[in-house]
Amino acid sequence: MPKLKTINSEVLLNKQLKDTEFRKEYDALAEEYELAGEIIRLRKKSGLTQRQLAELAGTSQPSIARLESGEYTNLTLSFLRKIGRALGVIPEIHFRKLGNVHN
Amino acid sequence: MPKLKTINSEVLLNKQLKDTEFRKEYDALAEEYELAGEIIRLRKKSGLTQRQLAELAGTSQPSIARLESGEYTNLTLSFLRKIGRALGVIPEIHFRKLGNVHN
DNA sequence: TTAGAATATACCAATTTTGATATATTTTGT
DNA sequence: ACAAAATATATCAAAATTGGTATATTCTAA
Repeated sequence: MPKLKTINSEVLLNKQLKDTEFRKEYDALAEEYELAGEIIRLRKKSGLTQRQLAELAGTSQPSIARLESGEYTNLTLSFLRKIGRALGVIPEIHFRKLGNVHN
Repeated sequence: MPKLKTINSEVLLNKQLKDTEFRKEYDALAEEYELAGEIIRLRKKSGLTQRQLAELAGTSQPSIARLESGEYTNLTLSFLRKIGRALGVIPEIHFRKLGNVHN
C-alpha cells in the first residue's frame, strides 16, 4: 500500500482523487483513520481512559493504543466487536460502490 | 403442525430478543450472516463464480467459500478490502448504538 | 442418469493479529 | 518544575486467520 505523501496543494489532491487507483488507496486509508477516530470519540464520550476501556473490553491498554493509532489496518471483526461491546455499540459493515469518474 | 410451530418459534424469538445478553449474540450473528449474504449478492450481481472472484481478488476459491459460509467471524478488514476491490466496492465500518429501539 | 461445473470441506503451513509485559513518552494538574 | 496519570512504543509468545492444495459434495444442463 503506497503511502500518502503530505500534500500542500488541495488542487493537486483533488486532481489525484479523480485517478481511480489513487482513489482506492485514499478511500481505504481514510476509512482506517475514520475508524480510529470514531473509536477515540466513542471512548472519550464515555469518559473512559484507554486503560479503563481495555479493562471493560477484556484487553490491554497497549492494544487500545494500537487500535486508535490506526497502526494495524488488518483488524479482525471480532476485536472490533469486543471493543464495541464495551462501548455499547456494534460495528456494522457496509459496502459502498466505488466512485465512478463519470458521475 | 408446522405452521403452529413456526408461530411459537417467532414468539419465543421475540421474547429472547428482549434479553440483552441474547440480543448481543443475535446481533453479532445477524451481522455476520448479513455480511456473507451481501458478498454473495455482490458476486452474483457481477456474474462471477467463486473461482472467478478468487482470481480477481488474488485469493483462492476455498477462501471465498469460507467467507460466504460465514464460518469465520474474525475476518480481517484487509481481507474484506481485497474482496471488495475485486467487486468494485469498499467496506465501511460504522458503529450502531446498542439496545435502544428508538434509533 | 450422467458428466462437468460450482461450491463446500479438510488439512497443514505461513502470515498476521492479538495477548502480555515492560518501558518510554506525552499530557495534565498542582 | 514536579509528580502522577495517560498514552505510545517495543518485544516476543500465543492464537487465529489466510494461503494453498486436495478432495468431497452439491448443483446444473444435456
